Amino acid sequence: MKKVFALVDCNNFYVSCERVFNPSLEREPVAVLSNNDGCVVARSNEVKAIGVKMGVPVFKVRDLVAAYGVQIYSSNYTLYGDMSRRVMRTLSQFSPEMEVYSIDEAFLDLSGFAGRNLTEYGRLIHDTVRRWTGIPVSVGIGRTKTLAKVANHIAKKSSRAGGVLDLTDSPYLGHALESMRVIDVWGVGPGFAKKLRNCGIETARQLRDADDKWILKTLGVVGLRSVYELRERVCYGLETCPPVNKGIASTRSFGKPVESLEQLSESVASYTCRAAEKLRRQNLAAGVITVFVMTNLFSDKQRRYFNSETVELPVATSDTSELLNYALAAVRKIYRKGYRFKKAGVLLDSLVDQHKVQGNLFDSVDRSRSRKIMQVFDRINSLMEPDTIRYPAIGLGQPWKTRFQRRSPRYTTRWDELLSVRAV
DNA sequence: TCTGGGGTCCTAGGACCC
DNA sequence: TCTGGGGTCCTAGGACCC
Repeated sequence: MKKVFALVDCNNFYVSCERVFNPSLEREPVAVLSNNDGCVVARSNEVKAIGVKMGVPVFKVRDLVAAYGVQIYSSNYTLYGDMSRRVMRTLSQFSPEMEVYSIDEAFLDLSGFAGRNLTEYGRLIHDTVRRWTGIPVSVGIGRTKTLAKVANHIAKKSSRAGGVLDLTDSPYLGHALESMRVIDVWGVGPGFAKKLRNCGIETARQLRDADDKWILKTLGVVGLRSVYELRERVCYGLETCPPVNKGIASTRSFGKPVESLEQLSESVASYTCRAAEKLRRQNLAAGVITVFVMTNLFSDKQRRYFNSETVELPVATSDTSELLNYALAAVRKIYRKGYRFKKAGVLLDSLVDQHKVQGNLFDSVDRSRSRKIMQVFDRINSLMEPDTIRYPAIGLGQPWKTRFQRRSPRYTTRWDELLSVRAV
């Protein structure tokens, strides 16, 4: 049976989340910033129209922001994560097989619906998500994931499509590919696009029709797969259960530069706690921990420094206090006086199933006891607020904490931040 | 002054082994 | 004088994604 994939993608997702709870932002220019209020990571159509590019540092567009009265918000991941769950729950009703691809996108397997009018079905999905969650989405339908992406891209831009486009067995497919720049094809980034442009390949259609051997030589097997997918040959199936993580990272920029070992250690301790929580949520244990610290690498004026330390653990663990010991020893080792640190992070690798940890003859830790302690620890923090119980190593004042100066309320997950409505 | 965070996969080259 | 070849594993770096 020939496959049919749909890609459902939330429009300007973070901005749309803000608008659901603050309708006065509708039709206003709105942008949402990355961590530490650094870069623009979500833009309303009005902001796109005035030329603010994705990922630009906000200080570089300050004039545009002022001139057009752009409303700026910090990231509110608690809110976006919760809204994402609502959207995904809604989508799951429309297909037996779904892959949650990112916080704002999901692929649906619609192969079983091939006899129906897929555009109408896409319209139903589109309208239902809007009605049930308030979030506007676009629906693209194609014979491969890459073509569903193509359809989605056009659905989002074309006013005629109205947010839904079906490109399965469509006489319009060739034209659609011709209208699409090669850089907008899923799997083609700036590096590939440059190589292609140098050889005169500008559109998705030219890429589809390129010579296999040449593609393999120039872009490798990854590039060739994308080309096959443009030709309706499925290379990427639906991944319905999320694969187990191979690594876990927790890294952050500081709200203001850190110079002392004490504060640097506090931040690393705090990132270690977060990484360890992620580890336990997936029932994993880490065999390797890496700590890195760095100054501002953009600045030419300040002295720059980057260093990292990797430690192989004698026995893989998910115990926070054990990981803290290694992390804090590592940060002491790579800390240098006299630098203004801007960022630090903790990476956990060699992850294994917590219940299949290879023991060590000289291991002196009571692991079943430590596991029980961590279970209670996580339970309390999930029932109460995060960090209700915490390790003293993460400090109290945390002056280095990442900036979120313009964050909206966490409307859907905190009683004290509920939306209030007044009837007049 | 001010530049995010968290992932995946592939490949080339070196080390090592027989 | 004549100095192999093939396989595996690991790592760093580069590409991509959101």
